[in-house]
Amino acid sequence: MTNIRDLAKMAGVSVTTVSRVLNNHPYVREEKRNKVLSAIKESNYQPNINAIHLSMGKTFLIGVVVPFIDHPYFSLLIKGIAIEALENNYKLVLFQTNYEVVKELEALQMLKQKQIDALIICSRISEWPIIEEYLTYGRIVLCEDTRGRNVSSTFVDHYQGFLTALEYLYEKGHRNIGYCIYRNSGANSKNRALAYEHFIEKYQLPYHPEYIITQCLQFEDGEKVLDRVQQMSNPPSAMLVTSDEVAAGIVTSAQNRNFSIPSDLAIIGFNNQPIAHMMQITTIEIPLMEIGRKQFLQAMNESEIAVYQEVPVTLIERETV
Amino acid sequence: MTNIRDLAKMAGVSVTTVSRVLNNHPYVREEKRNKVLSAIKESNYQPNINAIHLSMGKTFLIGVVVPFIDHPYFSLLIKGIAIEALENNYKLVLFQTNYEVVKELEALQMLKQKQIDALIICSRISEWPIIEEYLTYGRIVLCEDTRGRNVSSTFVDHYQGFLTALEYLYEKGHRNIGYCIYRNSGANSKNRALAYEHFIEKYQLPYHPEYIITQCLQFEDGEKVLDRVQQMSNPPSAMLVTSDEVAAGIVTSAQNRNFSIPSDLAIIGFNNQPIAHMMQITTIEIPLMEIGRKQFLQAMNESEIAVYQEVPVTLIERETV
DNA sequence: TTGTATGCGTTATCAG
DNA sequence: CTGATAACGCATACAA
Repeated sequence: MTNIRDLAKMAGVSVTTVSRVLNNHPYVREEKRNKVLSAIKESNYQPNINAIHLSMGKTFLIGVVVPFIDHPYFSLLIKGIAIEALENNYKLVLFQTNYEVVKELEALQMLKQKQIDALIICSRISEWPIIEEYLTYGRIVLCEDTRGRNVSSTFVDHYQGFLTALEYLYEKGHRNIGYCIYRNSGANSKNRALAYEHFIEKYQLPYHPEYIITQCLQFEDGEKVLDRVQQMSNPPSAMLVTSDEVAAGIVTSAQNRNFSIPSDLAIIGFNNQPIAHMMQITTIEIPLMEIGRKQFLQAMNESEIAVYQEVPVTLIERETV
Repeated sequence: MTNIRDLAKMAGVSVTTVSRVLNNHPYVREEKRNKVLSAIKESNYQPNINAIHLSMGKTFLIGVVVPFIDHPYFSLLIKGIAIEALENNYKLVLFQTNYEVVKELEALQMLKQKQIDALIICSRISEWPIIEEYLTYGRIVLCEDTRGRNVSSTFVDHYQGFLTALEYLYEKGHRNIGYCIYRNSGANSKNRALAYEHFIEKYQLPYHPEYIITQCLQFEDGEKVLDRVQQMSNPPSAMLVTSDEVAAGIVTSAQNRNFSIPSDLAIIGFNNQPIAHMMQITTIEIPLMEIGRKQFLQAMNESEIAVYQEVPVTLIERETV
């Protein structure tokens, strides 16, 4: 493999000059530039990435932390990040945490060791002090509202999203509304819970703790939800379901057991995944790919001050309400 | 950041010795080894990956080519690869091709430029001569039967898988059997087509070209399939559906239009994804995560001779036949 | 506008 | 067993 030293010899210039034309720096006489250019062509030169990385002190690697790589929600996010990364000559390092803190720490550790230039955490588990400690080692981008903290983020206004959905259901006459979610400890989940509380308070509705069902992540969890609902003596008439996957599972399960959606139970999904369109599930659209792209761009941003990007959500009316 | 030179000074030894203990090389007096070890602890030393990469001439990066990052089939494969990669200190570079040859060439190009150490192509588009040309630059691992060629692969016996499914349907009395698939140009698709032909020949069944429906990839494509089937004057009584996603779409669509599965149309899906379990879809199980892991291990294998790993498939009887 | 010299942090060679 | 020292390939401060 030829290197810049070889090129320099071939073109009769110094390595510096070669480096300059390679990186489009100014101050190179056109004539020499051309000589270098043709030497590059002739030799089929390929720069050595590792050398560049060492010299620049950067890895051009970006870490991406997700709980589950193969969940549609996160794979869409990853897709957005990957597209933007490739365009910017960055590569991805995928971390799947299964929501185990240690796994997230491994990623953080890699940031500290400069094994990655930045870290995108799509669903945070660690406490804030931990995140802030590692912030000194490199950029971290989150997927939740971080305003007030010096961490960039692209996030959805989950409070507003939830409220929109709840109000919509209220308008449609629903008074017993529940929701299912994966975990209730995350920042986004807390915003949703808050919206739910405020909503209940606003309309003076009774609070049924059993209306909140956790651990709902995948299609097959829909069945579990329906089990629970059917066992209740006073079941909700409507539910927000924080993933279209789960919503689809509920709809499917319902069909299997002659339970009618929306008359027995109205449903609003989240994300507007293809499956929601297909099954005519009313949903709150979240532009995941776009969020992924934005997150990557934020991770690249060299500036010291954090940037907060809020992306809007939209209610898409279909047939499950 | 302290480096090995600093460590050397702290421990009162040479950098070579430090390097030796760092890499567990023999021939280091226990006493010196301990000194180095404690220097490492004391300084919170973290090796510089870029320097290691440059020095070793390796990137510890592995490319993964998939047509669609967010398709369950490929995201499961990716998951398997990612898990094994992380365990071996390798990072992933994801390439999404959308089945465009240029995109695959970009990945191949990165192999040539030594920007990645190896490349796993989960669904090949380029012709063999191209692949073989790039093989000289680094290891390439495929996901199709490559026996007879000097390329490692982990693959499913799609011929047998298809045949198993077809024979099962035949036993159940079906004589008009079709199938849907994404593209018919891939190596795996060709094996499936071959099995189909042999099956038809064996039982002297009529060949209906319209029974073969292509471009079926996602959940929502199930609807299209059903449209087509319902428009046929002489529709098939059963179909193989090469992705549980699509099969699920068909089942869902069928429910929407009072079309009965399996009495109007029997269905066998592929992969045994969670959705198949949930919707009680009879399917051919393909252990995707395991395939991903095996692929990674093959990509690591330094040996010159190719390794071929065939993974078995299993028919899982459920309720769509 | 150009070139020299140095640094980046390791690993590997080879002489002791 | 140990340690100089030379790669590895590139970027860049500084000098000219």
